Amino acid sequence: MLSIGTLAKKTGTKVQTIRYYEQIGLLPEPGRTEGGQRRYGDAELDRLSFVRHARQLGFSLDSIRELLDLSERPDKPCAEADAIARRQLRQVEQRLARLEALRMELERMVHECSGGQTSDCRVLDVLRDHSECLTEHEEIGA
Amino acid sequence: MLSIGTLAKKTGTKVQTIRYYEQIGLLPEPGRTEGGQRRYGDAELDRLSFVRHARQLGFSLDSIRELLDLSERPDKPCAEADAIARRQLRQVEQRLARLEALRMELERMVHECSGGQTSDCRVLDVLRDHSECLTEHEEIGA
DNA sequence: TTACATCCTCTAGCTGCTGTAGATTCAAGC
DNA sequence: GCTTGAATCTACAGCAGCTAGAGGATGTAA
Repeated sequence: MLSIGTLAKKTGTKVQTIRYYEQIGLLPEPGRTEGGQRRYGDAELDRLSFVRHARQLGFSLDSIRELLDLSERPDKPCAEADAIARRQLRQVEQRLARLEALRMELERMVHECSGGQTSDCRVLDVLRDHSECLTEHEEIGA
Repeated sequence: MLSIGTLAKKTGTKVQTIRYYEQIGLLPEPGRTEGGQRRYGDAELDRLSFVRHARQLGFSLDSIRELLDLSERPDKPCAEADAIARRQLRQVEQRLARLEALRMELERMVHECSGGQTSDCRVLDVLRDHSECLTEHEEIGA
């Protein structure tokens, strides 16, 4: 039986994060010692590893919830899990495209900067005037 | 003089977001009508456009605060603004690299999925077992 | 004047955690 | 058995960067 701290180390998770996952129902309530401390077995270790790995791949907690449900029904067709992964892939591809546009714009800003005074800083110019941009990059965020 | 709604439309910002920016000190408190409604002039329009554009390029609100300060001191050397932009560029490049690794992993998961039953779903397999991954992708998030 | 769109303040919520405070429990060494 | 110090407990607050809603006041056009 593992303490929460040991489980945390084994999965590369913070202790508080494990308690948070329990709180939102992503992990089941574990058994407790007489004194009230959580004790975990292998099933919980596997489940938390799954969650962490999916998080590293950028899945949202909601998607992970779905994937966990699916992984507990081995008889179901795989199409749903596949659809979730494809959705995630599409999101990642969109973010990549947006980020690439941002990268180009930032690189241009930085390269055009002559290193003079703020009054003719290209960085500030471009920020002031969107029409100087080559790309659209309308979306904010990651 | 513009109402907050008109300013919002012109800059592609939500009304609440403008009030939020004012609250955190990113925009100055504007003048008001007798009845207490906000009224904006061209200076505020420019400033908000600057903020929105920088947000679209992924700058944090803190970075934007710095950039705004700099843009109000035309005599200062441009190096600081340049440094902020370079920092942002580096962050974008790092995120791009991480995302590209994720994209490859997701693509592999999805392509290996045979469309059978959940019990032999490659998507779920890979999530269960990190050792199946080709890349490391240790970092979570954007 | 009368609608009704827009505005006001205030508060709470979102995602996915992270950090703190103050009290309790566990495990190892003596 | 006792002490000590690390680990754990609960509860709550906070982060970024907004977004949404309630409940009421204001502005404007017909």
